[in-house]
Amino acid sequence: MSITRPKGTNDFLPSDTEKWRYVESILRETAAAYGYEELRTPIFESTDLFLRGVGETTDIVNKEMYTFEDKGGRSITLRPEGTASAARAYIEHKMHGLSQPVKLWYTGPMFRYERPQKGRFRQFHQFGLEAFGSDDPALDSEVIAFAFTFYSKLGLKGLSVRLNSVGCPHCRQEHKRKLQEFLRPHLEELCSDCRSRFEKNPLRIFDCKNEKCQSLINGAPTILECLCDECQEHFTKVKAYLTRAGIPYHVDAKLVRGLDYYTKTAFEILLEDIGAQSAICGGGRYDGLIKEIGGNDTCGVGFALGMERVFAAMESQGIEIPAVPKCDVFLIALGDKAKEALFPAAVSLRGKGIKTELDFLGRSLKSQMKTADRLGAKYAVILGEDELAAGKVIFRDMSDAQQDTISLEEITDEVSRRIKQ
RNA sequence: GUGGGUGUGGCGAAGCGGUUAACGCACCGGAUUGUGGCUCCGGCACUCGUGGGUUCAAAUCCCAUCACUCACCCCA
Repeated sequence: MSITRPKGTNDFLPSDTEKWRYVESILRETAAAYGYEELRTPIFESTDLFLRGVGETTDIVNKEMYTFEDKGGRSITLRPEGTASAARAYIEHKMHGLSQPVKLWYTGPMFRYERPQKGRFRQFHQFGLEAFGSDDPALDSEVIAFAFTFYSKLGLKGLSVRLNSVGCPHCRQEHKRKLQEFLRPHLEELCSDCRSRFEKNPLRIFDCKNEKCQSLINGAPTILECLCDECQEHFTKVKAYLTRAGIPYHVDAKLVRGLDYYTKTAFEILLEDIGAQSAICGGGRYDGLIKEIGGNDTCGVGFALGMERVFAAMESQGIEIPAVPKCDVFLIALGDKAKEALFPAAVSLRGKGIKTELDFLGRSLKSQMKTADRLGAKYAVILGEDELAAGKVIFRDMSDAQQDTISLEEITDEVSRRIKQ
């Protein structure tokens, strides 16, 4: 029996990693344009960070964390998301002392113990960004605009932004109360899932797939109807900024976020054609988080996108990444003597940054030509018995089959000169 | 945790009870002897996820098991 990788994990082969680098380069470009700087945090953190940061009632904490005790008896958890770590780093490095807002981005693997399916893995990868230290609604809109800019640069189409405000803790308390009041007479008619949601998180009942529950909740007060003046004004401004920037969105009062730390703005961007896991990114404001995990009362807003889902979206929309040439010159040696003569040339050409390949299987000239062709080599250098004796090599242009003879000693200079012209 | 689907060579995919398990792609080699992209020819599977069972006979039927996959829950 051979050993295979754990469930819900992936190997990314060269054809995949090429796409990753491309997408990451666009993300870095966009981050630079928006003024966000890179943050790298550990892949594991103290379990407490997530208990307090993500919230003890969330599914992530209750059933999805990879938690273990290390040899020092500390409870450690592989990070299930990035915001808590970023917030922790903000506090730990006293970034409140920097000019605000502090705008950071990160990317890397996240871990959640779930049954894998399309667009969902146990080790998955997120890119995320966080802006700490300002409650300006323009910053909420900036975060959404960032995602929008990124997707347009990538060429993705058909995205829809769902936007909501989940209010502050006061609005939420008020809403929860009104919602429970509204539903209480029909409590017995709700499905079993929703009956348990009723106490914990009645907002979730809006999401239930059960038609009966849907009809019961139809007409129930939404969070938007319960916003306090401050939250209402904030939401209005967020929408206004988006509209002015020409970013389309639609308000969905039923949008709920699964992590406890969200306040006010909540949004996600959906793309229907990548399966059931259609949320390609999600985020919002979390004004209570930093204080919750032990910092000063500091605002924050951010979002995270799922890399694997971005790739699925690119796949379904047929988005190709720009082709990068894999080989500039293929050195064809016929026989060991020729290979010995060509090997140092390969090393020095590569030292000049020229993509140089040669054969390691003792193949025929014809086969080596085929390989050179397949690699997309622009030139081939051929060294056989006759050339070796004469101290020359054949320099062949693969595109038009023109070839001439150059000196063996000057091969590096000559080839690099011709390639660069 | 719950439910559905699938499991044949590197990949895709026929075969669904009966002699040596199609085909396509990829890969390797060759087409009068040192030259590519097209075409043609040839090569590449002690074997149908694994373990039992039924049968004269199973990749084909049954059971179990594992893996993968999709969906629910929830989320990126």
